[in-house]
Amino acid sequence: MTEITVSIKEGKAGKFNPGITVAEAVKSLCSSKERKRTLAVRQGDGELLDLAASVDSDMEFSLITTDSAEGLKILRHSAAHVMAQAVLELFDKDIKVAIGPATDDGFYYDFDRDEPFTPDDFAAIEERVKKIAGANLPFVRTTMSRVDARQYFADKGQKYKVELIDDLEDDIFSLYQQGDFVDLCRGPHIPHTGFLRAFKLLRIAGAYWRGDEKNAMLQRLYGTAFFNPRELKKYLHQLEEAKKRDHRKLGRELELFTISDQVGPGLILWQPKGALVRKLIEDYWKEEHYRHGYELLYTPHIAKRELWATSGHLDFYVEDMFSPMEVEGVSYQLKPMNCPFHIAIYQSNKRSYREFPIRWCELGTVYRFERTGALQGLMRVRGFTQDDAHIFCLPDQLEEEIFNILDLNLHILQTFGFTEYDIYLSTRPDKFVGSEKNWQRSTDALKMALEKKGLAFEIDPGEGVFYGPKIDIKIKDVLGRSWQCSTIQVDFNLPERFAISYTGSDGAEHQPIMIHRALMGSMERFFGVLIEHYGGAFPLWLAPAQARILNITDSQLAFTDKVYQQLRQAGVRVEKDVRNEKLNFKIREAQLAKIPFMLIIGDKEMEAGVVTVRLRDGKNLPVMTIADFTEMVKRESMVGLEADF
RNA sequence: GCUCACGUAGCUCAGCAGGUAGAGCACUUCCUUGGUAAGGAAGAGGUCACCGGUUCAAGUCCGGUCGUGAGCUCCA
Repeated sequence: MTEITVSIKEGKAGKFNPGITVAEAVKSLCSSKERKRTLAVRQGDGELLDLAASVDSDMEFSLITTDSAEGLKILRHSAAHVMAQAVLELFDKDIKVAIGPATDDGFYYDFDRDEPFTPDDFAAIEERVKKIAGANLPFVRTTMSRVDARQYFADKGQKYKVELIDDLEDDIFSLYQQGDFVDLCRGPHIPHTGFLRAFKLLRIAGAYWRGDEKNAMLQRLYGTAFFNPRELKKYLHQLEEAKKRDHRKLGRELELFTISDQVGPGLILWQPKGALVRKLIEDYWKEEHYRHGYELLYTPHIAKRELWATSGHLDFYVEDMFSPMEVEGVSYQLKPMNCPFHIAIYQSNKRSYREFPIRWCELGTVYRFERTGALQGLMRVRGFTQDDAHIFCLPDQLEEEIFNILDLNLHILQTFGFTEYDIYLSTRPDKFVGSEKNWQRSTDALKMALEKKGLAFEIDPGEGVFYGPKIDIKIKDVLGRSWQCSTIQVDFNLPERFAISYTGSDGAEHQPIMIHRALMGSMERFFGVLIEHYGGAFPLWLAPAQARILNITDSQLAFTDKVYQQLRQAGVRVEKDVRNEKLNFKIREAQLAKIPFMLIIGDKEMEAGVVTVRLRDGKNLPVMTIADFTEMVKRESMVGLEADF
């Protein structure tokens, strides 16, 4: 028998007899510490192997260990299997199982069972999972031919598995078994269930089989797993922290916005404090756009239905639009987008190539009929204000304009403290308008601009809008959750439909290219993200109240009022709390309101004509005069400055 | 829209073998004028989301509607 060489990337190599298992090779080549942490290996060509796999020819591999992201994913995938085993054992071994993959922060498994799972079942399932984990059951891999595998699952009544097999191209299928539970699965898996030392069922939800709403609704159980209980605890703690930052909770507590049943779902009422923050954001936004060569527009909320027919919205977007209304026998409809209005303004004059690029922006409020189940706080609403803009340009200006947009986009996002993004370039969908040549040209322009800007991005095939390709930027908040706000879309549909043109240098009429873009996305969603990002403690430049004056007793009332007036005059956003309450109580309330500065005024301050400044983290600044305080607020509330207060 | 859960004072929640509602905070009034995260007392506030059914009797059981949440689908 010829020996084979097995080597570990960046490690030792050795000669073995063919048929040796990965586990044996690892045992021989690695320290016992390494061996204990190893779950699976990655072959030179990228394929993953279980420890139990046999090695028949020369191979180089790298270890996948419990401290890697990949290792965690394997654990969670295995946890899904264990959970399925537990569910079948506990309830009914004939429950049909669908799929059970790992996700970014855990895993799920979909079940088809007539009776609904209830949260009360969680404890029992968790206990059974623990029991299975404690039994150290090995994950055993076997393979079957297509025919055998199909027959095997058909015999067990597992119709979803049969469907999966029918849809896959493979000739050989692998099955994994632990205990009595057998699942169709590519693997790899943890060597045995004992690795599953920290497991938690998180929630239950419905999910369509294969994500298609025409299919059966299955019951999806979500859970998460870690290699040790400490990490699980940390994760659960993070979930708690995220809950505390929930914009719906903070929005209520800080009186930023409210949603009223009698007004309607998905319609946002901005309370004074939220409205003030919005105003600050909008002022900043307008200034930046002015600086970057944009002109501001205002357009109405409704338009004749005919306009939406011309624009194509009635063909492609009706389901997202509110129903039409009759006005003097003419049908009007609420706008779901601003673009047709901007085009109408374009058409108000004859245009020349010399005007290009035309950059028009608008904080335009649109209404979209979102399905009830999709609504969520500020993140998903039915009426929202987009920070919209449309750029009309020449074909050879396209790339530069996109580059400029990206530039402005990142600049604005950075101002709010967002420095990490996930960027996607979405290409032509199945249903599309325009020529393939145009699609190709604009997709290339988007790509070039991204590359020139040095931005890493992923291609999202087929996810473009029907009228053109787009760039989506998802921002990550402090907790690492991502939210889609920015979108940049090239459009050759609308210029065509409205037959807009410009006179070129050749004296002939040509069609301009149009770019749609929103940077913050919508004021509502962006505000929601901001609230969660800052945990409600807005930086000084955005804080609805920058300071609150707290007097100690009534004897300082006159002085307090004088300070209040003086600061207001100087443009400091200040409020006063002169209620007959103890200082402790007032401080507590100001702190909970997350106000950056508390100005404490007692007899000492009154006599010296100064204020004591307390920060929202509990620290005190040195006593200062009103003028000094004003000066400090001005200095520290520069746009985009995240002060340390 | 679909699945599951939930819907009690402005807010957070308790109530339950079905007998016609309770706490804390907030609010109002009074006492207290107190230096760095809750001083005290009294009062007011609810057709228990809405509609219908079962029952001698429903916040409590059943059905429907509306709304909210977690997801699915979809998206700024």
